[in-house]
Amino acid sequence: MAGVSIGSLYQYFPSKEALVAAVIDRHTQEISEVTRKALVKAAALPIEAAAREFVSVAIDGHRVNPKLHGVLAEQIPHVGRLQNIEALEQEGYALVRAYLEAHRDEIDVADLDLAAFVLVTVVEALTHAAVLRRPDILSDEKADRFVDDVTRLLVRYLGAS
Amino acid sequence: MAGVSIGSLYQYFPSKEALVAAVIDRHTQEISEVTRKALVKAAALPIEAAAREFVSVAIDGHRVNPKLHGVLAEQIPHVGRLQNIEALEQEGYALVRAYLEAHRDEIDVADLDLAAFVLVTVVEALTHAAVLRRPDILSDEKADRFVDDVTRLLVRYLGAS
DNA sequence: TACAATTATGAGCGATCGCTTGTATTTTGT
DNA sequence: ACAAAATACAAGCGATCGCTCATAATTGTA
Repeated sequence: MAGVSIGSLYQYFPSKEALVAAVIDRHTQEISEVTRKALVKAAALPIEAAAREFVSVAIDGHRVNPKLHGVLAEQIPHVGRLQNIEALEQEGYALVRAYLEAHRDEIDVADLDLAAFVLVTVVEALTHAAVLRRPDILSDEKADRFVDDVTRLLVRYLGAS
Repeated sequence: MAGVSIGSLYQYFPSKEALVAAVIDRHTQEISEVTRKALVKAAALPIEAAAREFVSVAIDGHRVNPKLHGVLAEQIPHVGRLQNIEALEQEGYALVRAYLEAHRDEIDVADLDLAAFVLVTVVEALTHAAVLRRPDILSDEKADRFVDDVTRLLVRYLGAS
């Protein structure tokens, strides 16, 4: 009926959960590809440029497949925080943490762990909400303003204003 | 078995959805009670104090019933963004927007709508994540630092540094 | 073409879902 | 004390769920 029959599906995936996991894996990997290079590149940039790159890449990541991303963001907690997502998250977290350490003397925050948490959470939440709930904010004529705003938010938070 | 039987349940609620809606309504109202006074009070405060109040009240709101809040945050998208939640969100958004307008001359952001979106999204995301996923950040000895950090984030973002 | 191996199919299985309904129990009114 | 009204209860209904398996269609080999 819808391209493949139930039976065929279960020849390739042992369970529905496995199927969903595979979909998530693919999506995660697509995001990884878009993301990783940019983040590594950002690691070598000064704070303002790195922040901007971080924001841009987060937007791009969320734009890979917004509809699927939205559905997954709803469903994943039920599946139980899939390992690959967790891993991607941890990787991003570690990169940010490492960046902060490398720029310790230019940064004015007391607790780098807390700062990493704040940065990752803020950028993820803002880009996620913008892409999925306020697409107007990312329209061609407004997107730059959004990136500018969030970049400034990050830079000033780090005390590098 | 669990306090009330299925039959009794369906004497008071026409459907499961209605039951869930009632639970959400109660939770929303509890948060409203905790929140509204503080937000109105914050409206009369200078930026730094208002920001701090905003952050504190967001934490308190998320602490009302963290476990329930977590479950609801997962389930609500499916129920279809219940009206009361939507209303509470809009109210918070409007309050922030009004505050920003009232303090227009002390604030250095280009777009007040965008700023309101950023502020609400950031505080909601940070407190939500902190309460539900990083409770260590809100331990007695660390909570103040978190509030300080986020307050500073908001204040600096608004250009009132 | 004939046969074997592989892959696709969907009717239908048991389990679980939201929900109804007949009965048992409690509360109320007299 | 008794009947009537209101409330509590859980067995079980149909519908749907994830999934299996006997069969059909396709592909590979000779």
